Amino acid sequence: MDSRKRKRLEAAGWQAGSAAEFLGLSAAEATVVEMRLALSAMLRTLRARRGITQGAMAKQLRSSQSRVAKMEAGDPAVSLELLIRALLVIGATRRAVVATLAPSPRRRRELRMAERG
Amino acid sequence: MDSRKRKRLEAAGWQAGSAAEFLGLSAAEATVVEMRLALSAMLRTLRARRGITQGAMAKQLRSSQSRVAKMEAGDPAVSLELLIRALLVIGATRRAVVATLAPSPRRRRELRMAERG
DNA sequence: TGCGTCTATGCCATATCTGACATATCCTTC
DNA sequence: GAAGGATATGTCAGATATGGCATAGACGCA
Repeated sequence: MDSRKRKRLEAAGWQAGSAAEFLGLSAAEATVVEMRLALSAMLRTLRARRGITQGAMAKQLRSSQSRVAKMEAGDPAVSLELLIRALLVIGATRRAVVATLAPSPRRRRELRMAERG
Repeated sequence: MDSRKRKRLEAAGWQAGSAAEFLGLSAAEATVVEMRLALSAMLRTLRARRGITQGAMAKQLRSSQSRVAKMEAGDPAVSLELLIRALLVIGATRRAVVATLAPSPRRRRELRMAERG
């Protein structure tokens, strides 16, 4: 299995809530995956709100429809950088992008629980 | 957002000291550069606080001393992703990393001024 | 001064990311 | 269920990022 596909599986596994350790993801890597997924969800939401197609958005970004689809899918073959640039280009504020990167309420709860043991 | 306000915001984006316009950077790209620089500064600060060398840090990251130097230099050849991973690996909290990505107080002031016109 | 340690810079082979294209799948609407 | 638009998936060549290495500079100390 090539490494790209393996990474996609790992991403999917994490998304589904599987244990990061089992998949060999470090805490740092897992956090990056979470961030990627949060950004991609935001991208999809924002595009929907704007009422434009992936193709139209791709044009704004000087990218392609397929890449936009991958961005929204949280594909590991899309960098955080591209996701952030895309969000900013379609009008998200820096503040909103940053807020998206913060741990989700759900995640914050989990961390609190873990701290208490 | 009306177009006058937008233009004022854009104008503020290129205020004093920003080489972005000169270099032909879009607002989105300029923001990404700001983020990269903020992360690299944080990395240097945190490493200093830990009192470890670039070489030691590189080992933790399974990277090389030269790459750590580039990270801390804000070199464009270093991705946001690597910077974020690095910070998390050496012990920065996700919350702290995210806070670093937010506009600086100085930058927030500029944006506020621009909004008022 | 010379020596050791840390950091900066340049280079390279390889790995990963990118836009673009082709094609497949999903959803309406008729 | 055919047609058409939107979205998803696969692939590829070229661009960019990466780790590693070599080496140069910076700084302190004997």
